[in-house]
Amino acid sequence: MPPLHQAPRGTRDFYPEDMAVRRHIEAAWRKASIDHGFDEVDGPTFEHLDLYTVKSGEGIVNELFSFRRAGGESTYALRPEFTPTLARMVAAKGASLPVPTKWFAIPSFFRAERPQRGRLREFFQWNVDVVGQGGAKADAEVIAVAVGALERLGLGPGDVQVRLSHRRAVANILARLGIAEDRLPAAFELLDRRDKLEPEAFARRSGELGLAGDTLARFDGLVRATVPVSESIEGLVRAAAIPEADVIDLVEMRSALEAVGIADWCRYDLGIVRGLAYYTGTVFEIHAVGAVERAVAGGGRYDGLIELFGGAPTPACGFGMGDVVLGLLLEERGLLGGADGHAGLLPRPDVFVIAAGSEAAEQLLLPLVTEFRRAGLHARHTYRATRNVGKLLGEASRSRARFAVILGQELERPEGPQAMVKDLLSGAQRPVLLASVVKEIAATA
RNA sequence: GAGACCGUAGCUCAGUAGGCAGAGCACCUGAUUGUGGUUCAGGACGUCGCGGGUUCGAGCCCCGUCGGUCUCCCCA
Repeated sequence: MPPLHQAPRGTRDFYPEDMAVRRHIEAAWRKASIDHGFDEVDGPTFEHLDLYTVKSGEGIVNELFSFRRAGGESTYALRPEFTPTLARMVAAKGASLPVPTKWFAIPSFFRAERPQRGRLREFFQWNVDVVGQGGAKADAEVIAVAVGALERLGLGPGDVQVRLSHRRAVANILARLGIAEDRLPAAFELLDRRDKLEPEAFARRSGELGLAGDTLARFDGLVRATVPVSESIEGLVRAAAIPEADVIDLVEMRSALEAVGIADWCRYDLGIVRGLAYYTGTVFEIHAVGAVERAVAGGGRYDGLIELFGGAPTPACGFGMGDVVLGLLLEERGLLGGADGHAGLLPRPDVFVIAAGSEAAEQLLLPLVTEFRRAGLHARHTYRATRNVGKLLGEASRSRARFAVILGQELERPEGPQAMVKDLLSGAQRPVLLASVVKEIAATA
């Protein structure tokens, strides 16, 4: 026998129950997107390699699966993210797109990283973007879609939290504290690593940026404090002697978030900056409350990016949410199926048809199943030939079907052939004329 | 890319000093000639991740390799 093959490192096989989980998550993403007025798009699974070096530089190449066709000239890469494709698609359509353009996608992505918890080499990620529209309302709209999907999956403000900040507000504060403009990127990077650094290391690196003494204390206090959006961010910055005007963008976000009813999911957190250089305004991450897990989602405003890919200057805002971390969170909270486990997410048959032994019953089995299917019902049947109705009903029960239809003795009734219809929830059963079984079950199921 | 731990039945795992590879659950059959998750009896189930080495003998020790988990790097 040839040896068994293994799936490549960091990839997953989706057996039926895994697939049911994946579809469950995707369905929530898709439903939330569509309800919020977004249209679904997709692009190729691989792109020209240089599409990815435009934004991220040559360093990105090590993180990609790239390849060249045998004998070919072009180098391609499996897509590691959607934004370059989106920017390319937007730039290609130019001014013919509506304003705003609201798109979402649920593609698979590939990254040549070492897999670890919450992080694989192939994964699915929901991307939602509003293109062509600036302002706090668009930012809040994008966050509301993310929250809508999480809510649909059974999570609440007690489970997950949107941590919200704003690049411009943080830049204003940093400038106010005396950080030179050319040091801003380094300051953002330091902020992003805040939680990973020891306090001493954080203080030392802050010092390298020109912060010391009282200024450092103000900086430290600001980036470590978080405030519910419903409370006063103005108070927080005033306490650090920062003019309220510096954080006007965050103040505007409050009313936008309140208007779409998700303010109670959100906290201001000035330590959230996102590592990426291209964010220009609102930035946010969604985290499980009290978990050390990596972010469930992250995104923000990137007004310069479409232009970077050759389009007209276009404001845009979006986020990505991966299936891996989200799946871990839902699993941990018991939100992936009830008592049946993941099997609870599989489609339930409307009817399970069994033939109890006789030749006549077996002859009728497939035609009846076919009739059920033509009526639009999810019908399954036994493949076994036995008179043991107990076994067959056990099979019907394990299939989680709503009804069992037994073809057997009742076919011989003088008033005409009948089937026994059993309600598998209540256990009640009654004979029904064979000719009207499909109609009756279709009316109930 | 660097380091640590792990890999035994479909699943969860035990396996002592190197000496016949085990348990529970799940599965199949029967008790039960037509009534479902219970009970009882029986049954099937293994390249011990893979390859090599040491040994009279390896699930166990050694080397390598593949995969998983975790930390670092990175995180679009």
